[in-house]
Amino acid sequence: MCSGCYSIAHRNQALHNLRAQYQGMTKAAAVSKTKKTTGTASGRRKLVDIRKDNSEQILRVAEQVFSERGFKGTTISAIADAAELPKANILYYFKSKEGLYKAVLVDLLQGWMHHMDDMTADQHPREALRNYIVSKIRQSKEHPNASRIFAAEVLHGAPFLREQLEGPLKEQFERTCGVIRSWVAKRWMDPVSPEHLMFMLWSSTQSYADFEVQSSILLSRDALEEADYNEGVELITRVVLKGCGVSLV
Amino acid sequence: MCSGCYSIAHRNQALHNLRAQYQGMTKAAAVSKTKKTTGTASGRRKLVDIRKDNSEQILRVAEQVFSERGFKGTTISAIADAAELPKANILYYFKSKEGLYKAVLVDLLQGWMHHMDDMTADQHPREALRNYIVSKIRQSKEHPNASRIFAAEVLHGAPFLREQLEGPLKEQFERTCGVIRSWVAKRWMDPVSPEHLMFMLWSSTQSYADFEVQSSILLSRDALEEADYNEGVELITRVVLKGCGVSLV
DNA sequence: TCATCTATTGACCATTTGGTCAGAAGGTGG
DNA sequence: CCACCTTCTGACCAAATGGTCAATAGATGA
Repeated sequence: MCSGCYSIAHRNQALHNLRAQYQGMTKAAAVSKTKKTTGTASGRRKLVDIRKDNSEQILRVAEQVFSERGFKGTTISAIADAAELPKANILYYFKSKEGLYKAVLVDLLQGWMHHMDDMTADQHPREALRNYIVSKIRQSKEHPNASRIFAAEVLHGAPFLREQLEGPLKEQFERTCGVIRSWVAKRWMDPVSPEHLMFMLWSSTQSYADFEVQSSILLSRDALEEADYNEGVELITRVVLKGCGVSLV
Repeated sequence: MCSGCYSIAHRNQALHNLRAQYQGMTKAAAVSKTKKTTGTASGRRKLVDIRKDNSEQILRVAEQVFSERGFKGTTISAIADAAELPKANILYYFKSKEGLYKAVLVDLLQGWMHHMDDMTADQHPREALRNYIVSKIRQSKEHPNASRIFAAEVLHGAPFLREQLEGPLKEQFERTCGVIRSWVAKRWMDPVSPEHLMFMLWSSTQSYADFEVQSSILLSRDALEEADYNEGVELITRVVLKGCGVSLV
């Protein structure tokens, strides 16, 4: 299984280049940005730092606002206000609203696909599935906005993400399905459909981010709490492992 | 368990009244609309029919457009074009874009909550859960747009649906959790968290509507096919029943 | 038929919003 | 210190859009 082409480092580089194309930056800046110059200068700030800091600040704020209001519902002014920068400055760093949105998408897709390759054929599904569920729920808890933007994007036909889904994600998906199939072949689990099992894992774990509002209302909370996520992990792990006939030794 | 107040008939009436308040209609029309006058007159169309037909036409089209583009992304013009009516006419029937959206929401919430009360304490979870999963997946297949609008609404904090979630849905949810708890008490299934089991059922079945684009790409299809939904039912039913320790006799 | 109510619609408007631009301010390297 | 980048920003603008309105056409019921 050639997974070399999908090493984190390699993927990061690809995503970085992709992102650069959505940002408005000079060639010099595009180059210097790859240097890891994270100095928090106090007096005279370096141009390199200014660009880095502001870009990241804008991306952070944009993720928040996009997740709350969706692409169309988000105004550049809203992002500008939240980032405490003038609107024109946002458009100086990112050529357009669409460019900013795509940059946010590319950033978060990285996190979204991150844990799938942790499942390998040599692991026992007991640990592999458990770890995957834990990772996904943790991500729902710690990066709910990323999950929500992703969900909204897919919900509306993935106009900006189609390519990514058809390429990298699909390949990773098929690799992971292969892993599951190998577990089945080894009689480590029942012969279930790997594809639909993945759908079930994704949806049930992501719902703790995407539908948090609904869940917390139904559980009579202001927001989901640590214990709720743990119960989610517990329930999903139990049902999936036992339901797939994975020995719980 | 007093479920009388939640009979379909009663709930329909409540939803009908709620919907009337979002529409622009005269008192006379509001009354006459309750009469079931579905005549497809050929010569001189009755006012009652005109209003009914146009309202329903607009709601149907609006559901489609809202699901594709979201609330903010939808323009009244787009709905007007799709419904082949002038924009001003849409606003004659529904006072505002928000009013139309709420009317669509109220309509679809009905379908969304519909099947939960089919699970009762006297049934065995084997049949009850299986039927519920079948119903939910069928709904994902036959009314994907309703599901997507609902998902997008919750995703963005349920600004228009909060009340409905806190009221009717929550009560129904708690009733259903009670049913599951009674199954556990009878040793018909393992002691799992009813709340989180419901979350799992909802998310895994709804994903066949909400994430259809993603699923179909990953399955190398243009769109999900009959067989895919069936495999989904099969996988979810199997995993949930076995995973909850429900005897499959 | 006629007075009255309802339905239809083109023209219009105020606001919002994504995006541009010129010029000022600040950093860089020699 | 200077010539040259890069960054910053207020002022603008054109297009899109939700919503209004007055006038016309059609339906109703006595």
